[in-house]
Amino acid sequence: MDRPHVPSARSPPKSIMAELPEVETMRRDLEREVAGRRIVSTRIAQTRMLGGQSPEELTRRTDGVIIRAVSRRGKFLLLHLAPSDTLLVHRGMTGNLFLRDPSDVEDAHLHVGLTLDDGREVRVCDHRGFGEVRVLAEAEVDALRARLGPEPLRPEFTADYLTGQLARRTALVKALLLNQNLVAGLGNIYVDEALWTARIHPARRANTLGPIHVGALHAAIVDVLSESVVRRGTTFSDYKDLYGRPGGHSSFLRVFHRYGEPCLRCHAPIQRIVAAGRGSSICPVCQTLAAPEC
DNA sequence: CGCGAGACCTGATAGC
DNA sequence: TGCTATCAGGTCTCGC
Repeated sequence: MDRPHVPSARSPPKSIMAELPEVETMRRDLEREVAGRRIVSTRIAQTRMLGGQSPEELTRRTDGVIIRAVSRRGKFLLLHLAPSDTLLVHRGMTGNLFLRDPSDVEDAHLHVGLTLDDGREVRVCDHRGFGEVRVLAEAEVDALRARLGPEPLRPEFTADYLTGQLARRTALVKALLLNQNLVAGLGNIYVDEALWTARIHPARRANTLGPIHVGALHAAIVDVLSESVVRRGTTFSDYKDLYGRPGGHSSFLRVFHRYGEPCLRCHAPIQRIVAAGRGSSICPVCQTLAAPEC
């Protein structure tokens, strides 16, 4: 089922692509802007993203409390409230957080708004509602942290770890890299970027990769994510950061969505295929199933 | 338990 | 011009 398709002339998706670099950028901005502030009121415009939590419970646990700090685990943004609750925000695919002034016009597709003690409002907006906004107790945060795989930009994510995980799995390498329980924070953009960098075809079976390739893949994941964090993430289509500004990594993408454009290494046209059920950007010359040494 | 397909959701767009 | 089918994709659920 992984046969190449005709290169797509479609426009880039209107997706937000909130992967690790974009969520980390959001975390840093939020930490600077809202840590130490008090939430004076919470308004809930839509309940779809609450994950079954009632609006009353959410409001009860957020109103009047201080935001102590903002952290991140994988693609999850965690606003640590006083004394011990945590407001979890997952942006799904199209979710956005904005920091607005009272005079700003209402945002379309608002789900939850947190008015701070300085008058500004953190707004969680998502036209599709794939994301999540929910208050967690300490034990639930611990469970989330434990469930997810290692943070790829921390020392615990080693080449040995990745080798061990991939060696005993028969799934496609792309499917495993997208699995948050194996490594937390990768999504479609950075998986494709890392696989291209390491010259690995996304439909390779994980257990067919040798140590050299896994080593290259590990290094590529770390490099690609680190570079994008420095550039404040990738803007794709209408993605904006907390201040409505685009990220800086878009023009540095090596393969993602460059369909028909020349490979930066060998100049062969970049192709679109489907692997692990996801649109995937590959160089058909550098990334092959048959000749992994290419 | 591992794997992979399908569901969820809505806006943009291609094609008729 | 207007309608419809298709696609995008993070994560969860379910069947094998």
